[in-house]
Amino acid sequence: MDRAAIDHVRRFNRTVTAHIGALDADYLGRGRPLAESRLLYEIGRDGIDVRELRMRLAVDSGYLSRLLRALETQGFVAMQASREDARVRRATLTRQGRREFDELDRRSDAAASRLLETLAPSQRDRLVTAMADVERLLRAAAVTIDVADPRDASSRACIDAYLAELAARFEGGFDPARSVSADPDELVPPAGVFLVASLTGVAVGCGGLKVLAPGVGELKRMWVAPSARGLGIARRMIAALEEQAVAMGLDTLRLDTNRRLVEARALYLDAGYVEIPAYNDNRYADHWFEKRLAGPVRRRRSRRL
Amino acid sequence: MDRAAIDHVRRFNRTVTAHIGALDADYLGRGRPLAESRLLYEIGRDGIDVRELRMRLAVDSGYLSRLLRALETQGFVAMQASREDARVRRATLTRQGRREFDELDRRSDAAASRLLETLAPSQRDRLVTAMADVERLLRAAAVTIDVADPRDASSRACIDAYLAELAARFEGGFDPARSVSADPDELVPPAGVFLVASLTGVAVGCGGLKVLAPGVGELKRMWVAPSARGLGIARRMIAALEEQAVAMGLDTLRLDTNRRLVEARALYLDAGYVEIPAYNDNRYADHWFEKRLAGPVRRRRSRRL
DNA sequence: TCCATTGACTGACTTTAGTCAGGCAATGGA
DNA sequence: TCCATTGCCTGACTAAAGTCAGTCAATGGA
Repeated sequence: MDRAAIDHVRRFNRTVTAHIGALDADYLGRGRPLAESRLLYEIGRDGIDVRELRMRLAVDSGYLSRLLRALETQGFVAMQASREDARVRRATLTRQGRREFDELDRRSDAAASRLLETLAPSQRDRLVTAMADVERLLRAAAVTIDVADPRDASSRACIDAYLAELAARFEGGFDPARSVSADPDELVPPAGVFLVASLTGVAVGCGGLKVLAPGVGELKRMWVAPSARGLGIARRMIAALEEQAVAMGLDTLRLDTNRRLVEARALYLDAGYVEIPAYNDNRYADHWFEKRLAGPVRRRRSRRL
Repeated sequence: MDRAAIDHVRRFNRTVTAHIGALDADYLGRGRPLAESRLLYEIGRDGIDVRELRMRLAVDSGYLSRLLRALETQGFVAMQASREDARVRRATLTRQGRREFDELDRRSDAAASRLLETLAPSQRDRLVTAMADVERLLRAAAVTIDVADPRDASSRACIDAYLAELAARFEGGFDPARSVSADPDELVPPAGVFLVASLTGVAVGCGGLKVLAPGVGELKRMWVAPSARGLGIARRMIAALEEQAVAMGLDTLRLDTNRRLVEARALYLDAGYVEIPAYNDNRYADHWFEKRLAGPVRRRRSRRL
């Protein structure tokens, strides 16, 4: 890795740590431990389930419980059992809590505003642009791709979103039953595999691989959530599926796609897939692609999983 | 302030806090509290005075003392009295400490590298560029401009650097004695004022204001350290000096400059100064400028101090 | 020579953050 | 109806971080 690039990242970290520290101090300005303020903020105007909080903040269950108790005795938070599942507890802000939330919000705004006001307008614009870039790319780097069971709730949610999108984009809609099948059971080893891309615990994309014949696999259910597009997730998903394919002993991958999915076609071409004659009679397919995978010899520096 | 800009800053803070937290956890990988690792890192290969450490980390004297003691008993740090002032203590790394330092350094490199490797090369370049921008602009925003005594050590250092630069850049050098005077005593109220720009406690620029006649002042000793140029410090220094001038009851500011200082001329023009005939016989001056300041009515939103 | 100041250290705290082992109640499938 | 699982809570900790008053030695100017 490039020495200068690494230095830049490290310098950035140092500068930003100091700067963020200053913002944290602002939170503390409310005479309350940082963790409590963050909690108040995460609960937000709509309230939140405790389990969701635990996920987001990645904090010990006992610790979280105590923090919530503290906010409750201070009168900022009210706890109640969830409607659907009485084991799940839901935290909501009381009126007083909402007032405190608004105050935090105001202070965060003020801190951000103060930072920007120090700068000349042109510098300000550049800072905002650069910050947006950094934020977007850090989010991209934080995406992980893992094998998942296609029957899981989050997998199903991805697949459903994918199917809904096809229905919306194809001329004349889309009926999965009339297309080539890719049932969840077909995307589980040894018949196939299913990968989910997650960003801070939330599924933001998926991709499936289905064995067609000995040595030959097919990519299915390639999808990225609109909120997470432009982060290079699809590209990484393809690379990850190819890695899975190699591990499963496949040497050829195929896929079909619809003419309306222009970005998808560009993506496959860019990833080294070449257009071939129809290899199936999928009524929704207009283009068919294939890629021969590198043999059992793994490339040393696999380009980003 | 622009709502969207503020939102960007806040989103940036949230994303980056999570990301930086991950890096911090890496420091912790050495089985040592974060503060100790940071300390080890700040002491660095060359050692450092304890008072300098206290400044940089903004930490309680007692706490720092204890942290140093801990590193000392672990054999990483050696303490000795400073040569010049036996009250000042100096911390240096032992051989073992240097080894530990190198290890931290390696880990920081690895963490930065890991982050970059997740991304596609084009994304990587954009991230590095954007990080460099953010870092530079945050540094710019962290610069403070305050009134200082021109006889202080850090003020003197700025003035000396300024004079040295003139000597290097003017054709035929520069001899202050043969130019218009601006002795430290002339830059102290009520005869004048002297401002120093500081970045994390280090002086990175200066500017003086000397009363020439009732209502008329002259800008002197405008200088920004090469390491801090391009941050808009000179612009802010002028604005701050003008504010001082107004507070001192001046309504006109003048200045002279040498034809070799091209950037300076552009800067003054941009700040609203207009070229006028020579108002003095400074042998080093080729251009003379003047600006009429807004009257006693202070503008409501003073553009960045 | 005196003495206020500076710089660091010590003792005696408090607060915040975090961990871990259990416990109890709700849930959902066998 | 049983029972493993899930979700949250409590008690009992530890470690890290930070604070504050007071001490002591070196320093530099009156």
